[in-house]
Formats: sequence, structure tokens, C-alpha cells
Amino acid sequence: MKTDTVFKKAFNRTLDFIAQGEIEDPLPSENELRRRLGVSRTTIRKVLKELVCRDIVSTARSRAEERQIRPTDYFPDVETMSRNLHVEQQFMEWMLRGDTKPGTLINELDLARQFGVATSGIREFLIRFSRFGLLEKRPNSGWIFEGFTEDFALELFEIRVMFELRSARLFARQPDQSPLWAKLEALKRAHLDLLSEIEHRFHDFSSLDNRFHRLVNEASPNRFINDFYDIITFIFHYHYQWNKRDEKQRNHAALIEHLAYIDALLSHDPIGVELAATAHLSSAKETLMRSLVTMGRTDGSA
Amino acid sequence: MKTDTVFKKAFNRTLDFIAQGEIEDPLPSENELRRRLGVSRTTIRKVLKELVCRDIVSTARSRAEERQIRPTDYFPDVETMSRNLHVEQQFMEWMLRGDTKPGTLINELDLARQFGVATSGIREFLIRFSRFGLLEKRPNSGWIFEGFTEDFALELFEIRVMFELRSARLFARQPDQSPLWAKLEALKRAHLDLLSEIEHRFHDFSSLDNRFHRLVNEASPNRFINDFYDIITFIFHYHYQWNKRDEKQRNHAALIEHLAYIDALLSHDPIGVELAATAHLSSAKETLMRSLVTMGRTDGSA
DNA sequence: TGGCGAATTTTTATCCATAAAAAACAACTT
DNA sequence: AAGTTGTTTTTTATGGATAAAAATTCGCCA
Repeated sequence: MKTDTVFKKAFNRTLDFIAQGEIEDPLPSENELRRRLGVSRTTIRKVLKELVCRDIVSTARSRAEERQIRPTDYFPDVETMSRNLHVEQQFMEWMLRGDTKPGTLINELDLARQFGVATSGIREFLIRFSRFGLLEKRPNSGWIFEGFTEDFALELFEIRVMFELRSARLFARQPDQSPLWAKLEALKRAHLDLLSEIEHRFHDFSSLDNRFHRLVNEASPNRFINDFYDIITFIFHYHYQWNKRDEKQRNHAALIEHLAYIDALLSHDPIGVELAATAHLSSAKETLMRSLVTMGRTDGSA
Repeated sequence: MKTDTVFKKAFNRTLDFIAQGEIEDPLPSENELRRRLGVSRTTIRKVLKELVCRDIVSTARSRAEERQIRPTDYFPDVETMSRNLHVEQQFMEWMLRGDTKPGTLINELDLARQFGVATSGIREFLIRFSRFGLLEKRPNSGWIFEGFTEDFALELFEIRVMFELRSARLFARQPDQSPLWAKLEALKRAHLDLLSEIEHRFHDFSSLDNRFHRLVNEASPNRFINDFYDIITFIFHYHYQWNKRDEKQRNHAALIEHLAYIDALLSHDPIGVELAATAHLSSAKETLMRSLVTMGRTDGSA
């Protein structure tokens, strides 16, 4: 009953490795493969068996004399997605696309049927998701959706600003020998690279943004701040997936702000850091608030 | 398979109401009872049926001519505890009492057997509990217990101080007409009452503490701050349940600190508020840290 | 002895069944 | 019509079964 998505994903990755020559002729040991693919040896053996079955690898663990890898050898992507991820995506779609109103009751059974999973899957997801402050549980009854509202965004940003300023301040105060300075320099270069190719690579900003803010937190780790940043990441990930308006300009502007912020950090200038961080966060907030107002309207009006 | 703890708790509460004369002779309507007990009418009907069955109420819905309520009429407390609460208590006992070391792997099946529930119960609890920052999930493998360590306490208090100062500052800045001032006055009186009877009522401090800190947050609500305060409440609840050392002195000292803090708030004095809040929090932190060090030692040493 | 592959055991992920509780519906009374 | 109680339908809470994946154990050999 457990899905075999782990196996299928590992299998696809192995095909990739072979196709790209990263797995060479005498195949590495099971333990070596286990390390590379990050799954248990049990799964590796299943993958190897399947490779032999399909004549991609000979029984002697050698690639010699065997056939090319064809696109049809890969398992389709849907089959490599764990149930959790599937529920998450379906739920976010339901929540953000179908214009679900604040106060809507959530029905586990109904969602289970809609998403094609058992109720326990929905239930576990909702429990996990409830930490994001968008749901509330009524014991022995259902969940109530509190809405992705303006208030939510304001409260989120209030905390975000507190945390970010605190972390930035501490980052700037680090000793010169800290290895994080080098990481910051590297990140600055990545920003400059992206800036020079912003025309066609603007989608890559999101991951850079994440790396940057996480790096700022690294100087003075606090699990509660990190957990909070998970919320930010999650919300932004899905929110922007469905709000592509002005994506290039937005990312371009944010990139410039980041660079100012990074330079302020590099110069150990506390006032400058404060200003740059505040400026960046308030423009991020502006963007989110604006896109909240027009959310749900897919006709391009307003 | 679902437990009938809701029914049993409602039944016990009804007996209480009857015994205390809060439910009078012609019994109120089912709807009225539903409102009073906070359960569905289905459950109310089950309770009434049981009352008739046991000759506590006659079929005509009248108490007249029927027998007294005996202690044995009540369902035992264990049977009125939902599975969730049961798992929670067992788990906290396992974590705090059995000196579970940081890094310990958590085995769902094992805990399920130990606590006498199905694995899904453990699983849901762990997912819910993971928001407290003491657990981490390894997909397709178990959970890892990160330990109720000094670092944990330090990180917790760093955030707590940030949030508390922010809320206290905003509270002090409220307009004079705000209804919260009256609430604060009432709370001050409750503090003075408790102070005068501290000798035998010191256990009541905990709930007062909670009410006070939640009131401070009420002036400028933020769901993330509230959620964080849930963590504080939870941790303190269980932690102090097993660390009774110096409880009376501790609570007495905290009471005095609270009063200073309340007075600072009432006088709208921002500097005074800052000082009083900081003083109170750092002594709370001291207490927790000290009790952390001696935790696990039940022999009274050190 | 430490790494390898084979076989076995344990644990997690997932679905499903069912009792309890809630919610919705219906009929009745005043 | 609004409030009652009786009945039926839905939904949640909880246990249990089972396939997949992980972990462990066991010879084997360089």
C-alpha cells in the first residue's frame, strides 16, 4: 500500500547518472550507490534488479554490450511524487486558485475524495500545515480556513522584519575570520551573475533569495527563526507560482536591493544594514500586498 | 473504534450540574443542554438516555422522586481523556522523566505499543509536536529527538524577549479608553489576592502568569506571537509539573515581578516597562536554566 | 578487519473499516 | 414561525492490515 515513489525516483536518477556517464562501466558497489542516491540499500537492489530486467545492465553488473537508455525507460514524474507532496500541491491549488473564502470549513473526507488519497493523508497534511497560521481545528469537527488575508500578510511581515533585522545586525557584527564572509562574497557574485543575465534567467531569483536570507540567519542560529523562515519560503513559493505578474521587473528590483543589502553587510556598517534590510523587506511586503489585492482575478482586470 | 470520551466527559459534567443544582427540576431542552455542555445534540441524547437508564432522571425528564447522585455514578477520569491528550501526557513523561538523550531515535511502533495506541495516533502527535522545535523528521525513517537542551532554552528565550518587549511597548502606548486597561487592573487585583494567600495558593500562579502574558499580547494581536506563546505555555506546563523545587519561592518572586511590570504598564512609562519586563523575563530564564541543569536527578543531589 | 552481497527483520507510509460524534433533515407542538 | 424531539446522513477519530523502504544480521572474501 505504501507507494514506491522512492524506488521510481531512485531509478530515474540512476538512469540519469548512467546517461551522463557519471556511473561508469564496472558499476559501483551497492553501498556507494546508496550514498550517492540517498536511499537504503534495499531500494538500490531493487533498482539494480530492474536495470537487469530491462537489459540496461547485464547480470555481471557491467554496462558493456547493453543498449542505450531511451526516454521511455523513465517512470513518469507523477509516479515519483510522494503522497505528501501530492496532497500539498493539490491543497495549495484548492486554496489559492479556487478562490476559497476565509471561514470556509474544510472537509477531510471531501478533500480525500477530490485528491484521490485516504483521509489520513489529508489529516496529516492539515496538522502539518496548521503551523502556517491559516487553519484552525475544531475538535471533533472539521478545520476552518482562516484565509490568506491582508491581516495574515501584515502579521507575517511584522515578525519577518523583527527577525531579519536581528539576524542582519548579528551578522554584521561577526569577526572578520568567520567563514560566512566568504559565503556572502560568493553569494554576491551569484547575484551579479544573475543580474547580467536577468533577461532569461529571472526565474532563478527565488532560490537565490532563499539562500541569501538563510545565510543571514546562519551567523546566529535560532531554530524558531529558521522554522519561521520555512513559513515564508512555503508561502512565497506557492503564492508566486500563481502570481506571475511583473515577475521579471520584481525580481530585477529585488536583486538590486539584495546587492545593496549585501554591500552594507560586507562593510560592517550597522546603520547601512538596517536601512538596506528595511528597504528590501518593505518592498517585498508591498509586492505581496499588491498581489493579494488582485488575487483570484485571472482575467487581467484591475 | 472512536473512543466515547466526549460522551463520558459530558455525562460527568451533567452529574456535576445536577448535584450543584445548576440543572433544575424540569430539565432544560436538549438544545439548551447542548449549549451549556458544548457538545452535539447527539451526545446530549446519549447522556439523557444514560441518566434515565440509571434512574437518575425519570423518563418524563424530571428529577422528582429520583435518587441521589453517588460518586460511583461518575466515569473514571482516565476514560474521559481523549487519545490525543493521553498520548501527549505519555510522551512528555517519556521525554522528560525517562532521561531521554538528545539524538535518540523515536520509533513510532515502539511508542504505540508502549502507550497502548495505534501508530497513527503517535504519528499525528509527533507531527503536531514537531512545531515545538524538539523533533526532526527523517523521511521514510523515524524521528530524531533533539533534546530539551540548554540551547533550546536559550533560543526560546531570545524569541520570547523580543516578542514580549514588542507587545509590552505597544500595550503601554494604547489609548486611555481601551478596555484592556480595566482588564489589567482586574489582573492586578488577582495578583494582590494571590499574594496575600501565597502560603497555600501558590499553585494558582501558573494560570495567572498565562493570563497576564496573553493579555499583554492582546493589545496588538499577531497570530505568530500567539502561536509562539503556545509553545511557552506547553513547555512550562510540563516542565514545572516535574520540577517542583522551590516552587513557592519561585512563584512568590515572580508575582512581585509581575506587579512591578503591571504598575509600569499602568503608568504608561516606556522605560519602566522595558526594565520591568526584562527583569521578569531574565529571572524566568534563570529559573528554567537552573532547573534544566539539575533535571533528571530525582535523588535531590546537587 | 572491513567492505561486499544475500537474506531477514523491523519500521514507515498508506489505505481501509467502523464506532462515536456532529450535522442535517423531518415531523410535531404550541 | 420558532423551538422541540425523533431519525438519518456525514464526518471525524481510531485501530488495524499490508506493501515499500529501511535497518539489521550473516556469511564471505581480499
